[in-house]
Amino acid sequence: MSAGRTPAPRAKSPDKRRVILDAAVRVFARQGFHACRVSDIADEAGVAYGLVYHYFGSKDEVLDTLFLERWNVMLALIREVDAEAIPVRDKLRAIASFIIDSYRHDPDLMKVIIVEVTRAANSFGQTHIGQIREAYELIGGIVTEAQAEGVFKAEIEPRFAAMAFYGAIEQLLTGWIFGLLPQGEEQFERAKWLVVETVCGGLEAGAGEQPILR
Amino acid sequence: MSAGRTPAPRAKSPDKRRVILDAAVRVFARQGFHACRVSDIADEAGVAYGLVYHYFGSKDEVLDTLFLERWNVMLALIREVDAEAIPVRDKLRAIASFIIDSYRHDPDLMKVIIVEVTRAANSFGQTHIGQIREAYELIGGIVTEAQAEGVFKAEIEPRFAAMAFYGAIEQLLTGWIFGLLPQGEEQFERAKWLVVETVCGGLEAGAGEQPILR
Amino acid sequence: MSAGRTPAPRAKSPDKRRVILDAAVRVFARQGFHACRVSDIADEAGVAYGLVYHYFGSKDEVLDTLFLERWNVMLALIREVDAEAIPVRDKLRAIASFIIDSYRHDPDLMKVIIVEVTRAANSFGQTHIGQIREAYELIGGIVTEAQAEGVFKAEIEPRFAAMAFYGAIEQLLTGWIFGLLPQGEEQFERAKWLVVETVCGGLEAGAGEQPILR
Amino acid sequence: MSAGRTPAPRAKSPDKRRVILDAAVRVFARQGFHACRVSDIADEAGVAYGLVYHYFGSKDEVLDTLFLERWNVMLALIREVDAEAIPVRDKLRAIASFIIDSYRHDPDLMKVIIVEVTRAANSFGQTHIGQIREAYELIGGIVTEAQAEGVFKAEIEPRFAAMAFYGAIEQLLTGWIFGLLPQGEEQFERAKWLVVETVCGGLEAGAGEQPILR
DNA sequence: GATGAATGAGATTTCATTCAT
DNA sequence: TATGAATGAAATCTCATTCAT
Repeated sequence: MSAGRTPAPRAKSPDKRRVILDAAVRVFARQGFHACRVSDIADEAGVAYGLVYHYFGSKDEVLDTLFLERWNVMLALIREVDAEAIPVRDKLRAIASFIIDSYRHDPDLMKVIIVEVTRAANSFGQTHIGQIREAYELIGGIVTEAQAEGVFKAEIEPRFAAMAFYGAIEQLLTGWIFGLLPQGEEQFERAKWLVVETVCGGLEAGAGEQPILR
Repeated sequence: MSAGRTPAPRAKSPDKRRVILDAAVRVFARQGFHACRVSDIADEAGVAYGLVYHYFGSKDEVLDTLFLERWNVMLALIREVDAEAIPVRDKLRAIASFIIDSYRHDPDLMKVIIVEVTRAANSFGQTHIGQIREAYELIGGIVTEAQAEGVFKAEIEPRFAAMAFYGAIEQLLTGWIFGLLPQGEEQFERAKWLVVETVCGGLEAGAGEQPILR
Repeated sequence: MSAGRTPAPRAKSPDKRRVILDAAVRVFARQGFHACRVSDIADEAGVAYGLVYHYFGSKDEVLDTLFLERWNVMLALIREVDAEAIPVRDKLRAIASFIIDSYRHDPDLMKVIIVEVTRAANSFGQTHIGQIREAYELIGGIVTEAQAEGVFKAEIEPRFAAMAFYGAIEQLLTGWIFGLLPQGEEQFERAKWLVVETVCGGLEAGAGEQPILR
Repeated sequence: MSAGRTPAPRAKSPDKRRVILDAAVRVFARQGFHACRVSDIADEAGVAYGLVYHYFGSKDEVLDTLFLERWNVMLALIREVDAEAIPVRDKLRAIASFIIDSYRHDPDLMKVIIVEVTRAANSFGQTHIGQIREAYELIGGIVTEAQAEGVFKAEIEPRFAAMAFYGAIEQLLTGWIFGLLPQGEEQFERAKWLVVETVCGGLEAGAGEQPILR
């Protein structure tokens, strides 16, 4: 999961802008966006107060940048997956994997995105509603397609199905973030399978099962 | 869905405390907890500034009260449902119904609970982690039981299943809150069925279906 | 040292006004005038909030009352002593005794008077400047007289001498109030002698001493 | 009486920190610590509101700084004097002189120290009890020594004597602060002699006198 | 007399943002 | 680029005082 870093405009110093961004992730994750001060970010980054404002127009812009950087990578991934000629299950599995891997690689960043943006209906969630909607719609499109092919039941509206799928994943991350679910390589891998199995095959015992060996 | 209101110790004035609480719900929902001032609540309630502090120790306490009042009703409902001798599907359906009905009856309150508490990992979510965990565990217990009875697949950990189920519901509410999903009586009723059908029967076409007529 | 209580207008209930006044002394002494709230006084007195305002026009008035009640008793004592035909030393000794006994009988009240009034140059000290000045002048008068009689040196201005004398006493109380000097019956008695001996006879060894046996 | 100012690390701007401190002295003296607002200090200093908080953590800290700055200079002076091989009278005279000169040079600062700290048993007096006690003990030590040398009477406890001495001085300042005693160069000089003469030689006419010519 | 809910002015403190260097 | 002093608009919370009962 290579981050969305621009190819370093000039190979000069340790790229203070990036340093600030990375520091912001840690600070936002630790204290929350509202509870932290711009100076906390500067301190964490080891730079002067005003430098944050040299690179970013405001505190908000720092979070905006962080969110978009990552969210766009996810949108690209979903589009890519969507274009492939593979079974739905594999598509959904790829998406779940990407999100869970994102958390594995940078739990702080995903925590910030989920806690401060994705559900923040009155602040950043509203600002980025377009990007967020895009993800849901892309997933919804995959469901629609699967229904057309007869692989998915037709009576479940794609939009609702997409929300249920994405919501299940986000809730797993929430469980990890809150320390309510056990974490670890094994857990992450298992979670990928579980969420797809649950949403596609259902929790009920019966013919729906696919004896996947992982 | 009888609210957690105490039977009004004295029927004198319009119970200012309740008036403030109800006003707070509207204000928190409209502007968000952080973006609103205590005076906004007082204004909305039509009372003087200081009265908010007469009844509540702080702005935080207002939200705490709101959350606990409702969340405890939900916990009671889940426990009640859990005790009944009915099929798992019915139990999960009852829970989904309760949450969705809660949103139908008071969308502002549910918005506040989800946006400001349930996912607010650095603030109120942390404060009420115990109550929140309780809900997940109760649902997890229902899954465990269903697995013991052979109704649910054994290979999906109950805790993960519970999170997926609850996450799917909360995401539907989030969709309504953000205006991404259509709302209305019909939609709410359908959503109850959808979420249970998705999680229990799975999205995939096949034997898992229960041709429920609703 | 009977307090300046009015002869109880009606012998009815436990005289709430007095109860409030006594409670205020304890609260002012414990927390300081500024740090305590009117409700603290009411709580300490075991009466309702508003009753304080039934008897007193304001929080200030409570302290004013407390101060005047006691200070006037002291002024009366000084005048009385002044009128007697006894040696200066005995007069000063009587005054020192009265103040120290006042502290012995009600340390809280004296603490309040000294801390909140006597040195509070910008608040109550200013309000009661007249009463306070009166005390200093009466003492100054005693010194003047002693000088006229040739008992006291003539080159020390009476006003300065009066301040030194009163200041020495008040500082002893301050030492007790701050817990810097040991307290107790014996200490109090000794203090009465010490302060007079110091100011009249001086600290220096020599002929000035009066081998008083106490 | 060189103030406790650090030698100005950088001579750049008019050292806003110092400007604020000096302004605070004037404001505290004029209105009293409790009756003034932080904005009054800022206004008096001609700086923005927030700058006070840039340099000081709180309103309290401003007063703490003011007190300690000056009090420590006094403690140093007393220690210095104590170490010299001069008569007690000269030692006490030096201390009285220092305090009175402090008032002469900056009456506002001494007013603040006496009114807001030295007698404020429930607030700042308590905070700085250690520093305050130190002064009394040093003076007490001087008395003890004088007694050992036979210069001072042995039957007056040093601690009490120290309090009487310091209290007499502080009361003179209080007299000036309240406008009860005449001020002026001549008065200040005379006061230095008076207080020492009173406490050492006593008010009584007789052998105790030292015909000092000043 | 007695109660305590209700009022609202005002104080401290915070902190995003600007800007001179 | 980089710094951090300086700004000042808010926001929370306190609490003396009022007043209907």
